[in-house]
Amino acid sequence: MRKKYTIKDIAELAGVSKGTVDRVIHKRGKVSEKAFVDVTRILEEIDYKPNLIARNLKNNKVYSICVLIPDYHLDDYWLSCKEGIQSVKQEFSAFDIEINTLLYHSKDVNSFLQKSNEVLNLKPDAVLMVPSFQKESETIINLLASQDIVVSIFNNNIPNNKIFNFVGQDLIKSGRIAAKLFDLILGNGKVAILYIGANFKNATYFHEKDQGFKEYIQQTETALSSVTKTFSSENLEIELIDFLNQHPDIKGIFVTNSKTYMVAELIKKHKLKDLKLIGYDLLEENITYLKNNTIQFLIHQNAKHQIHLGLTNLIEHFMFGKKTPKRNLLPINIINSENLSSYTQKETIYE
Amino acid sequence: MRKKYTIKDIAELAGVSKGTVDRVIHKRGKVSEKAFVDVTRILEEIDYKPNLIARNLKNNKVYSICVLIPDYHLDDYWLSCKEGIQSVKQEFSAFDIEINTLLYHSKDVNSFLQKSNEVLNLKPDAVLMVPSFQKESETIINLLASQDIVVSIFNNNIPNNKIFNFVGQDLIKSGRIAAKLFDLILGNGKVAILYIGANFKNATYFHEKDQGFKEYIQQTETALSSVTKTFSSENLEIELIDFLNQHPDIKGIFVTNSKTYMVAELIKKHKLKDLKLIGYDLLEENITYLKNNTIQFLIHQNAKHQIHLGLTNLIEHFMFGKKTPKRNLLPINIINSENLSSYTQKETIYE
DNA sequence: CTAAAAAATGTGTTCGAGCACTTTTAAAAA
DNA sequence: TTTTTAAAAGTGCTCGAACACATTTTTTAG
Repeated sequence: MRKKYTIKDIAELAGVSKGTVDRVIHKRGKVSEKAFVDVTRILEEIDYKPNLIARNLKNNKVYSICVLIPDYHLDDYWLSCKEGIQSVKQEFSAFDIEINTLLYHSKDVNSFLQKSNEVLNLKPDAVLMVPSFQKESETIINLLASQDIVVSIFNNNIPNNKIFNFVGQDLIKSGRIAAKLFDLILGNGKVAILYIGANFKNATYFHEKDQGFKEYIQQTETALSSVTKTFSSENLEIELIDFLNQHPDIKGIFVTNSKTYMVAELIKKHKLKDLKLIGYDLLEENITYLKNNTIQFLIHQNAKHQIHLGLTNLIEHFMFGKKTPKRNLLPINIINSENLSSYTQKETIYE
Repeated sequence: MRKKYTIKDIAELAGVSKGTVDRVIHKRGKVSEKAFVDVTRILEEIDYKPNLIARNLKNNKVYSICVLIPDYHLDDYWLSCKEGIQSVKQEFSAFDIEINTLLYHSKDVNSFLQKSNEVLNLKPDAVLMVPSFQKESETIINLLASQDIVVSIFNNNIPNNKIFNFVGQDLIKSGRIAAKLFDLILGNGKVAILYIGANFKNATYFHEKDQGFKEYIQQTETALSSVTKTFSSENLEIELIDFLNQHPDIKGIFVTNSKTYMVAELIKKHKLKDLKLIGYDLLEENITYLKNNTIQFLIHQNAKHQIHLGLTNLIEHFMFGKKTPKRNLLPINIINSENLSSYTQKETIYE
């Protein structure tokens, strides 16, 4: 049985007091060179790991974390974040953690700035945010960092070396995966890559997925081809039907965000039977169309998992001094009607 | 800021001493009815959660866990378990956890029984095992339970109410998923459901996956059909080629275990170009054939994740008294050449 | 009504790390 | 050599829960 060494053990081994060991460990100085060398040698020899439980017992501070994300009342995609936060709260309910959630309007820069300011006023120990607006996010992140507030981001990445941790998916790969799936189920033919929503220039994810899709076509021997198009959600029906009429060779549609159900609805309505559809995220509406085979595959971005990991990374950093990677790239889950339930079922079959 | 109540706080609120509060919390008796009611009311009112850190500091016992699994030197499928154990050890290196791994020969009952006895002699606090042999496993589980050793299992389930926790996948669903994938990429035609190895009667997973596949065919309007066949690994080449010659209408092969690469090898060798292949697990050899498109999909059983979750469930139960579900059914991951890397990459890009 | 027994309640120590504080030792100045 | 000062080392308290043990209160028996 491997013995667990304590500071006291080390002190005895080195023939000094635990105070000296403590000073060596924390490099507080006021230690003779001999003592420093002796203690350091022993620390290395036994591979000393401090008892994090005892350490944390002493530092019994309430850690506060702010979560800054798009309002999930306005876009169902963010709804799963609510669950994610809830499950983290539950998981760490026995610890002194305080999580405040602030919601901004994902299309409104001013709302984002306003909520960011609220975060600043709350002076939390850490912030986990979705940096929807690149430029403004950078400003906020720098401001937070200057106040020694740890900042993590998730969902989409922005380059900034002050960011503690990023959780998300590789979106170029994500696009490639969609292409591969079309390749497998179509074999050949044209696929329309769609963006649905307002202001596609802000939606960096769209460009990356589009790029990934095309990359696959170029780099493999596939007989697939693609055409990229953006639509507003308001006029989708007229514009899309018109577009499809102009491109009768389109055999598949790749919707680059969670609005996939809007296209599925039209496929059903206009009886476009031979159109294969692949999109994103397990929204209720998407799931319905997945189950009735209007959608062939959904790619699961798992916002719940993302926010969960982002939060646990922060908490375990504060509570246990655990090392955290700069980036967590999550697996890209392929979902069809059959493995869907294995992702959505609750894990809580206690007895 | 939500205040964290301690036993001392509760004692003051109830007008008793912390000893009395302690007796109420742990139902140690020797408390007057009045005190019991008062303290219980306050505990409920403030939703008292004990500080697990402090609790664990006191109970500074080294918890020992035995892992009893098939020898990963003999079957690559179990290799990822080694990594899983390693990562748990790393994750909890600052805590007093001792994990002993015992490997048995997965085809040899006597080896299983022998190693089980070794586990009994080690008198651990808990055991996490793969119950390869149903009857013998039951005996061992009962024996362990009678000595107050907590037993969890993973990979395959066996019915026994003494089991603390099971981690695995729903194998019937797993078979359905394979059927769905063939449905999407083939549209119609016959699929051969294969078992490769010795003694398929012991391999309950095979029957469940087979059942799931057939269930899908029956319950949906698919034009797929299936034929089930078992092979020994030794004579696979002769027998399989012979079998395929007898069934020229077979357009897909579903290998129900990680031996998928053996079929892929034959497909390559005999240039059976139009045969679609779906199998299990991310072994090196399978990955090679997935990347060169001989295998269309792999279903990821994620033994590493399974053993990881099984172990953390046990540890967090012991260390933090965390509630654990009776069953953890893990998501069934669909892997193709494109999303593969998102599952296999290491999460350790520290900076 | 008192003594003994039983029940109820209170007190104080432990766990390991961290840090403030005190004491000891060594070096420098008088 | 003695005094002063700084450096080095040691001591002891804290965190919250758990539990052994001590003390007080209540009940029961004589």
